[in-house]
Amino acid sequence: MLRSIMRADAVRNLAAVLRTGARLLAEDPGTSMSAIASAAGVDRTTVHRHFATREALLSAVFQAKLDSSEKVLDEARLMAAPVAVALHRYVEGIIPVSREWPVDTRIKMQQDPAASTRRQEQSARLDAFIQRALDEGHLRRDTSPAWARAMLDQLVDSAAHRFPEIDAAQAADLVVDTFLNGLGTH
Amino acid sequence: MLRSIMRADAVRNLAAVLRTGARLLAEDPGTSMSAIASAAGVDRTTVHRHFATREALLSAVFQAKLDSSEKVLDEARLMAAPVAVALHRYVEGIIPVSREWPVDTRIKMQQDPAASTRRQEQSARLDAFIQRALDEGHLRRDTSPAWARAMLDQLVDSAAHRFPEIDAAQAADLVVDTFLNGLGTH
DNA sequence: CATATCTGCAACACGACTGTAGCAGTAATT
DNA sequence: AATTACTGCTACAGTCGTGTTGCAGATATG
Repeated sequence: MLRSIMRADAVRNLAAVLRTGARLLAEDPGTSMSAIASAAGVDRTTVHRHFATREALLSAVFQAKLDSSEKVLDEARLMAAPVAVALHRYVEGIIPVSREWPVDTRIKMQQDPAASTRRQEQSARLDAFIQRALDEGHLRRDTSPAWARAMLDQLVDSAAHRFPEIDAAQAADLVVDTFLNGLGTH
Repeated sequence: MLRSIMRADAVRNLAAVLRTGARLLAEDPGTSMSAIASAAGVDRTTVHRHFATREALLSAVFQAKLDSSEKVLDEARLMAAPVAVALHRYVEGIIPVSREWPVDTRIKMQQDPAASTRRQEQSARLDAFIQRALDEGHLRRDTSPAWARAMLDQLVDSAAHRFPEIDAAQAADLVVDTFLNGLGTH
């Protein structure tokens, strides 16, 4: 999609379709192109002009999410910054991304090998960070890396979608605190 | 569905369709009746004989899950047993249920008001238990009940589906420990 | 303003899924 | 063994979503 030689209104429409699509597909993965089109305020055929097939639209939505989250991963400096700092920065950055692109990247990605490998790369970066936190003694030594990773993902998801009214900074505090300390009295 | 006057093979088929349906619908909520039928080893029309419409099948799957989880809630004695005991018993009981009926009960329940209210009732029982744990000092006083509830749900989900190889008892240990203590070093 | 680009609208073909019906054959129940 | 209940198979109609085309009108761009 060569945005540089596109007319301005076309770029607007394309962005609207992408965002609306992400929102509706998150609510119901079976949402039709017609539904997305009308919700985005354009005709169904216009959507088809930008995205030849339904799969192409899904790919574009995933790509958009992957772009955003990759930027967050870069800026968090997971392997360079102190663990506590990197963790908080990542969470604070990824929550708005998760809210803007609420689609679940786990669904139906086997169709899109390019996006699939890209997702795995990003996942590996997070896994490496968890391992680092474990090695440096920030996590209990009996913690399974996979379990810690799952917890982090789930906490981010909860904060992003079940508590949409909390701003990212506060939500990050909550997530990190719960991740490290749990909810029980000590 | 009057199981008492049904023939034995019919009961078997019905159960197979229900379980297979739950499994496939969890992977992809858009799974067709044909796909469920063939995966269950019966003809498509046979499925229609048991469940007139697609919605009816979904309802039945949800009902089955609600039946199982209600039993767990009862046996956990959430308001009578000591908090720590009730929590562990609930988690240990609900994980197999979540594995057997992996469908997400949040999806498309507005169509089924009966199941919807039943789900809300069960949800309220868990909320009350969280509140009790808070009142009795088992949770940090600054904990939001809604956040604690979300955490519990997510932990159970993770243990049930992302770690299917761990047996329910061990998984319950892990969930409760993470819920109360988090993963950080203290 | 003149041009190229984009859009909405209407129409069409195609395939997939749903839901129904009849009937012959099979399996369970007494 | 006789009866009833159940199933597979085939066929059909209806609906919905997808993807494509043509054209006239609107909008951005220079």
